[in-house]
Amino acid sequence: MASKIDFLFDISVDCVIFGFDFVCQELKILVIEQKEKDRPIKVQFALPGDLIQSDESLDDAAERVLKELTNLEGIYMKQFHSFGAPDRVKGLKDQDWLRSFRANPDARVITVSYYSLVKIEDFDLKPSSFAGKVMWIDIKKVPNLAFDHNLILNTALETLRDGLVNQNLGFELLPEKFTLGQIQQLYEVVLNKKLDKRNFRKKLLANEIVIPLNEKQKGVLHKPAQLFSANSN
Amino acid sequence: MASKIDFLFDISVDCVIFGFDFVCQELKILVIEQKEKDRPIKVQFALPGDLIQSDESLDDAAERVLKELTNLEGIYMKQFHSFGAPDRVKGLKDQDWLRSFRANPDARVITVSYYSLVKIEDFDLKPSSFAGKVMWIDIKKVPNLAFDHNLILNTALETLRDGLVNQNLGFELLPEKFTLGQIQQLYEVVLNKKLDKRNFRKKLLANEIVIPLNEKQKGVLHKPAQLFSANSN
DNA sequence: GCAAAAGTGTTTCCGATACACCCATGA
DNA sequence: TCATGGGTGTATCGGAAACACTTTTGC
Repeated sequence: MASKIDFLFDISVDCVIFGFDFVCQELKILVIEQKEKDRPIKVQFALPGDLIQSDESLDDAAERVLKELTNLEGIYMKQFHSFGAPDRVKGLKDQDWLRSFRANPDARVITVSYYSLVKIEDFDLKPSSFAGKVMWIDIKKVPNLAFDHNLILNTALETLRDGLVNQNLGFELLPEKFTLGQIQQLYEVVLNKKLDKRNFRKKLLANEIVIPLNEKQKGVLHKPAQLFSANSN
Repeated sequence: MASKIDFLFDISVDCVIFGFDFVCQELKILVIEQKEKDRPIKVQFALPGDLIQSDESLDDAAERVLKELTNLEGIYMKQFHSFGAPDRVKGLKDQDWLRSFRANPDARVITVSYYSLVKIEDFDLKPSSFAGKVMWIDIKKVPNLAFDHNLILNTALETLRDGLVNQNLGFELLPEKFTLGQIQQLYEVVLNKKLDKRNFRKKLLANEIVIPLNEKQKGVLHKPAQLFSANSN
């Protein structure tokens, strides 16, 4: 039986974790350093991802990867596309790394990709089991990534924008409490354009996308804002 | 090296081919009969799909499956979701079939799913290499399918509807020549609601979704309609 | 001449946009 | 008192929806 198989596939999940930094007002993504065991000089960045394990679903695998890197659970992640070009892990730049980390470095790897949007302050990054460092990088300064990860990232960004404008969004993607000003900043950075404050607020309230809490912002040096949370109905 | 692997994955593509039957005005899907080699009595239906081969991309695999079943090429198919629940091929009803067709019947199978929308008349169905018969069944009369194929189908249908209303559609999905009435029928059946003729035409023309041809319908027992084709720009 | 679908305009409604000033707070 | 972002209303525009009759053909 097994002799009928003359090639192997690995299956992975890759996660595009968009993080919004409310302080710098920047959209960032979470990347890991791919450091080779014995030659820690050559460093390259990659999206967090891992092979899926024998008994976990795709969604579970994505959640596990996120938790291993950030210790955060319960973040909603959405599957958006699978990538499987035959040569997607065959680049010279990627082979060394594969050889030191994978049982089958020559196997084709099909990856199922997920994205999420989170508030950077919520995160406590920690080195993962399978990578050197974990870090946020500004979406505008993304270097060449491993494998086809730049393609995956761009596809994720389109999907995220589409979600925001068509409000299919996954408001699960948002932090639990926020001011409308913060959300507007988020929209403006992700969509890369300025929005009108009054219209923005009207729309979110009219569509009951957010619900007001009995709580106000504190410790800010201006009029404290009403806090809202996402309406999950 | 290989000893690190204690489980196997197979990767497949599954195709949800929606076919619109302009005569009966019905939306159908293409299914294959899963007939076991030695016990041709127990018959079950499944979406067309196949394991992907060592050197083909996911898109190529989907195209190959479609061609093997229908001999049609160049139909646009869109990837929409991947399914990988650990038990998705473990049902009793599915194991017999797997045992007679797969090198690794116990392997988990991750499937990358595609959908497309075609005109039924364009098709010349033929028995495939990996199935008994190929046939169209009415979307309203879909039986229990193999594996998790009912789930895949439902997800595809939602995606198709979403595509039509947001006109992200893949008008690549449509036949080469059509009347506006036919397209409207198609929309009505897929969306399962009645649309206003004048508004429908206005919208398609205003958005330059279709372009008129110098040609009219023939042999119909009413006023012949202008023919259009999709605007691919 | 009749059955059957094609083709055509206008009005109404609603959501999207544009736009400028006062308010509450901490320093 | 001032700097900072929070908070608010109205008029206009444009696309979506509602709506009914005439036209062309084959029989």
